[in-house]
Amino acid sequence: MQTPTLRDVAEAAGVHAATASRALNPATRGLVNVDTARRVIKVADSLGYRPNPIARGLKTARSGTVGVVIPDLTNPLFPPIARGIERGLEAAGYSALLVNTDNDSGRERAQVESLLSRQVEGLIVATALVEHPLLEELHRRGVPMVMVHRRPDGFEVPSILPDDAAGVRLAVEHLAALGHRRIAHLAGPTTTSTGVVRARAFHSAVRDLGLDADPSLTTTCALWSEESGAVALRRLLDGGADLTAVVAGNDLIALGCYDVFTERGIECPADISVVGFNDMPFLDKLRPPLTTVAIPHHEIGTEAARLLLDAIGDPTRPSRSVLFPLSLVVRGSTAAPARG
Amino acid sequence: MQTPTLRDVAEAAGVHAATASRALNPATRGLVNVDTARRVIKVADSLGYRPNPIARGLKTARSGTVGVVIPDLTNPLFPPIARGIERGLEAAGYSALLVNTDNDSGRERAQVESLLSRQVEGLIVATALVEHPLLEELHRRGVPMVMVHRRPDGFEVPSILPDDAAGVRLAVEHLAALGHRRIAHLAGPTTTSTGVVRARAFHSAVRDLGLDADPSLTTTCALWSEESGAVALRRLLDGGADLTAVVAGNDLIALGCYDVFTERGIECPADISVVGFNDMPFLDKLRPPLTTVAIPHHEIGTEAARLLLDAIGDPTRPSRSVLFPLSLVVRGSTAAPARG
DNA sequence: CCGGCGACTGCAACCGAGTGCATCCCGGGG
DNA sequence: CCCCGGGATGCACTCGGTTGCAGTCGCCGG
Repeated sequence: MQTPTLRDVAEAAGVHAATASRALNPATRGLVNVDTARRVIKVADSLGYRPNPIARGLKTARSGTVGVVIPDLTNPLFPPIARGIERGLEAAGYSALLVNTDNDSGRERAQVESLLSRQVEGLIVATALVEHPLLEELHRRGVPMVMVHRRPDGFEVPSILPDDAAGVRLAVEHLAALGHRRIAHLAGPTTTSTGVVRARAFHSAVRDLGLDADPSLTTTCALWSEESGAVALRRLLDGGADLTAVVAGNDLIALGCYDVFTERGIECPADISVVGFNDMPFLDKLRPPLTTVAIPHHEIGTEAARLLLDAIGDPTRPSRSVLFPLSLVVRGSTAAPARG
Repeated sequence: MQTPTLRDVAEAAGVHAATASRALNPATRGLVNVDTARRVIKVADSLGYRPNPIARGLKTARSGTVGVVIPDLTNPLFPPIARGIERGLEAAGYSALLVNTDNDSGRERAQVESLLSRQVEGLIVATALVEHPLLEELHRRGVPMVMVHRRPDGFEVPSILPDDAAGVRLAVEHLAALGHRRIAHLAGPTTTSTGVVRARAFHSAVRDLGLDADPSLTTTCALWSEESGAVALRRLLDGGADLTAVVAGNDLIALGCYDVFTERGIECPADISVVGFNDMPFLDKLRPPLTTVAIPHHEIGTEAARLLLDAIGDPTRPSRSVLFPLSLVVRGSTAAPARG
């Protein structure tokens, strides 16, 4: 026999399907006699009964799934978040439907439609793109959602993001403690909120700590990539910038610095120290291992799941956002400057 | 109004719901008058009608989703496969439900049950674990499935896996062409099929090319990890093995070699060349960049999707397995040996 | 002894789409 | 002129569970 249905259970227990349904559902179990309920439950799992979520969903308009929209699963940032989300959902019996958008807004729209038509009850969106339109529309349609790593502007959505500003400050403080005074910043693209926030945090940290706040020590990368990082550092160096340390917008940009170091025979950390951001995997395998700011991706994921479940449970609940503390992972790419 | 239903469309088009259903479904469209069909279709998309897959699934027992079982999404091997799978599915209108098992067979069982209860039509299993029982049971239950990166023994399931033997041969040939004759192999654990296959391939390649087939040049790692790799290489070196190159069971093991090189002041590639396996991300950032065998993960994913769709379409079709050709990515960790 | 209340349980109508079968209508052939 | 055939469409039931409502029964108080 195929998987038994509710009616099979009911029949085997000698009750009506409706009663069996109520007995099996903890929320309605109170409506049926304790003994009957017990009997039904026993029969149910002796038969190996598993309720069919499809059928249940048809009536209740609930599917037990949420959609997770990710720009690029191969970006090492996202898998830990995805796992965190799964973990956060599973306790509530929900599961996650993951989709990739490849940062293409057409694909994103299509994927989201597909999720919605599959009756996901909510969305966790981890996009870096600055495209409001789709998100805003979904928000208006009343689709419960949570944003990860990005706060939408213009409308209220619960979001959960790393405390980038505090992270940058940790990096700068670390370098300052080592004795660095002329610290450069290779900022991420200004088209991303992260890039802007980190750059701003860098400047105020430098100012607060009384370090040399020389505008010629800052430049912006066109992309979050190694090439852009290398280009940016070359630009600084060729401009004659006098620096002993670099705070990179993220790890990839820091990796670009490594390329320039090799190119020009610069020793790291002896000549220049570098701090990255994100703590990608395998950073400890580099020569030298990269000091970086670690983001608790997994926790961010579980928290996102929690927020979404809350929003699904009570759509009127005011949107609440969470800022996650970061930590500095000190490795071999930072040391005291060689010269004063 | 919420998303329109089939009945809304039917009413708006002035026909019965059944007719609308037939008109909208390409397979049954021939049963209805061409003009009626056209009209229904026009009304449907002017209303923005999207069939509800839940309802459809209830009747047809088809959900348009397949389950993808992955041991660990944070292992960089899997995300590209997952993307490939999604790509392969989307053309057919299917989507993927991803789950992590964390290599825990209890979790795996629970996750698979959850997938099954969500009416997935098939499973793509990318597990390294050697636990037949669950898989065999599913196979008996007639659940369509495809295995990735592993061939089950004992029963017939379509599987799709990289041609490890050919990959190892490429590596050995590359080293031989550079002039190496005493090549070591740090094999992966013998508990994994991959470990065994690669080791066997290594030996036959060495023999076929007439290189020094010294058994003291081979050893086995306890795990697929850097630590195990380092331990293994130390064992070889301490045993006085005379070698000029290493073929590592995978990239992590190769990374372990790097640690030993630093430890003992060995220059790579001047003193010893190393070849990895898998082409993990960011290998090109290492010092020196690691030469490795690349696996076309994405293609493997799309192919897995295709096989599964085939199996779903025709469950009686004999199981067919695919071996994927690999390629060698030559970087800086291999060079001609310093001495003969 | 009867009315009534409350605890259980059964009935039946859904949810939204798919589908076997009956029906209807129209044209053509006998 | 009638009947037959077949294309087009509608009816009604089904998938598996949920749920409002109604009915049953036992028990208590008046």
